[in-house]
Amino acid sequence: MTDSATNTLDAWELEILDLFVGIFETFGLPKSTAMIYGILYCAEEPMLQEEICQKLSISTGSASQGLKLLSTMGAVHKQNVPGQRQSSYKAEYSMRRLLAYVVDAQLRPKLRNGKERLSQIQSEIPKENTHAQQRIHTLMTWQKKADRALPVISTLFGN
Amino acid sequence: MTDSATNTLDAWELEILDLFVGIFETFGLPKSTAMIYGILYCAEEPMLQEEICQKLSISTGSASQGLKLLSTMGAVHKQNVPGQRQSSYKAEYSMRRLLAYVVDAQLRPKLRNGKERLSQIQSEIPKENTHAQQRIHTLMTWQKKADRALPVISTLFGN
DNA sequence: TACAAGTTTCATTTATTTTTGAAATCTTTA
DNA sequence: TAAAGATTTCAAAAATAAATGAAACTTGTA
Repeated sequence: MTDSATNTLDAWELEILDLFVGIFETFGLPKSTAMIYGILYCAEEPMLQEEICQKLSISTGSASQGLKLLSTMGAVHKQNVPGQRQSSYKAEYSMRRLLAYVVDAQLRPKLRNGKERLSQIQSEIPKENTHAQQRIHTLMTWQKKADRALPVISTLFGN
Repeated sequence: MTDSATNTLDAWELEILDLFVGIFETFGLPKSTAMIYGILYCAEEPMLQEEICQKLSISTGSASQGLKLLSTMGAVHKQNVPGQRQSSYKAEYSMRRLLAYVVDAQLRPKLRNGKERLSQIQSEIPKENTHAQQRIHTLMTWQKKADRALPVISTLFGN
């Protein structure tokens, strides 16, 4: 039934890969990376990089880079089993933890950066230019709204 | 000071364009589209498509497609002034309304679609395959969490 | 209705992103 | 420490996405 010996995938696994490819696409992440997460999500046991390459028919480079990205995202975990040369990888299944990355590592830095740029721009506009001042001011209120909303968002998906 | 006669942009306008290009990039939207929104955001008066092409040095095709997308997003509004051949465009300044689009037109359909696909997949897996059933089940709980969270998100950015 | 202004469409070009795979690097063990 | 195994890096190739601009289409005007 399951076919862990050969390199073929079950129908339900293919469907789930598709699903993740779609989701990851929304965030602008490459297909190969989505598929790596997907196959690990489906797997019963942690997998080796080599197995991932085989099952998905992707290159060593793709696997290496994809796994690195997924690791820094906290979406997969690298385990070093003593007495085994290769590292093993398993998926993070907690939605809350996955979202924590998106919020903390992606959204927050962008917000902070935006805030700095806005102050910078504002300080460069003469007070007489009320139109420009008004526009910047509106953007700053957007900024503040986002600032207040972010922490609540993680909460919404909590366990 | 402002330079609406020629095609040059003020420093603060360039900065704001950059800012929007960055934000739009996060959502996988093209640079030209971001710039169109940016220039309309900065403008004191509604603009004609032709003026947008000139100010941004983009082609008619880009302007047309970008404006169409922004219109369906509700991010810009097309106004037809009687006695004027060309349509005018102005930016939507309300953050809440902008987010409403992202949530309603993008996120919700994807969620609904995901839900359908999951049920479909589940129905195709034999009950004996407990591993697969378990994985699908977890995804369905993700689904439900997202479902509950979505409506709250729009709220957070309300006026 | 014919003409002209304005806009959209879409095949082609250009730019960007992703993937590959072989060489370089790092790691383990004999 | 040498040799083999595992992983990473990165230049080049392939795939994808965005922008262009001329032709087709639409709409208003004489």
